[in-house]
Order: sequence, then C-alpha cells, then structure tokens
Amino acid sequence: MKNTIKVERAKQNITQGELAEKANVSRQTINAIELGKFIPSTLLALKIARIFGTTVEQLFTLEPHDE
Amino acid sequence: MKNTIKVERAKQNITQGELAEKANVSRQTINAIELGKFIPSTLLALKIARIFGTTVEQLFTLEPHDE
DNA sequence: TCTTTTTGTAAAGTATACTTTACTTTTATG
DNA sequence: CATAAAAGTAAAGTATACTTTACAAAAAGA
Repeated sequence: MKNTIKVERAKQNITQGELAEKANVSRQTINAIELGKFIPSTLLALKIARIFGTTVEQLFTLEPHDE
Repeated sequence: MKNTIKVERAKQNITQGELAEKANVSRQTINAIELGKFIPSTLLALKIARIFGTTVEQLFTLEPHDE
C-alpha cells in the first residue's frame, strides 16, 4: 500500500511535525507512515484525510500485492 | 468511530464469514469490527470498502469524541 | 559557511489489531 | 418444535501500530 501524504504536505506546506500535532500522534508515526514502514489505523487515516480535505482512498491506495 | 458494515452486509446479503473470507481475515475480526470492539487497519478498511463498492468514509465515520 | 529546521533512524516499551480454538446464544428454516 | 446456520463471546497468543527518547543526516535559510 502506498500513500501520498508527503505530496499533500507539500501542497499545504506543512511539516511532519505539524501534521503530527494536528492528528494527535507523534512525528515519528507520521514519518513511518509516510515511508511505508507501517499502515495506520482507520481512525488515523480518516483524521489525516480530513486534515488535508481529501479522502482515505485518495490518500492511500492498495497495490496489486495487497490483493 | 462507528461503521455501517452490518448494513452493507445486509444489502449484499452476505454473512460475517463470507465477508471475512473475501477480506482474508477471520470471522471474529469482522465480528469485532462490526461491534466496535476495535478499529481495523487502513488496509482492511480499504479492502472492505472495495468489497462493498463503497468508500472508507461512507463505511467508517469519525464521531465527536474521536475529535 | 554557520545555524536552524526538518527529516530519517533506532531501540525499548505499551497498546491494540488480528488469529486460533472453542463454546454459547441467537436467528433462520424445515 | 427441531435442527442448522449465523452471530456473539472469551481467552491465549502473535503481529504490528504507536510512543518516547535520543541522535544523525539532510535540507533550508541567514
């Protein structure tokens, strides 16, 4: 699964730290998600999508091997 | 956070077991999510949304206390 | 270049998602 | 009513999301 968090951050010009604060998680959590080190919970995904004014589907996309 | 999985299952007339099979998780996982016992990963939420032909946002909604 | 900000990384700990097995209760169907 | 199917529940174990602290590397700005 891949995501476009980094791109959305660039659009809104906010740092990982700022996004983390808005989503009430640690900066390392945002960093890890952005780098694909782990997949967030649906709760966090919904929050991030809302912060960016987009949808979970636009932010996170299933890849073939996710089947 | 609440979800409408039970309603979507009713629409499509499939059991928890059938949904579990399609999503490649255990039946208990579907049951627990449906009952709000835990929040699924974004991967699983995306899979379930796709199975139902809907979106994560339509299936899972943040509640006030999720802030 | 010097300094600051941002990002990446790592390790140890905690919380929670998810599995498996198994049993009970409810709902559907003959 | 009897039987079967579906749903609910529970406990023990595993996997992984997330936190905290801390430091290094990279990027940005003066």
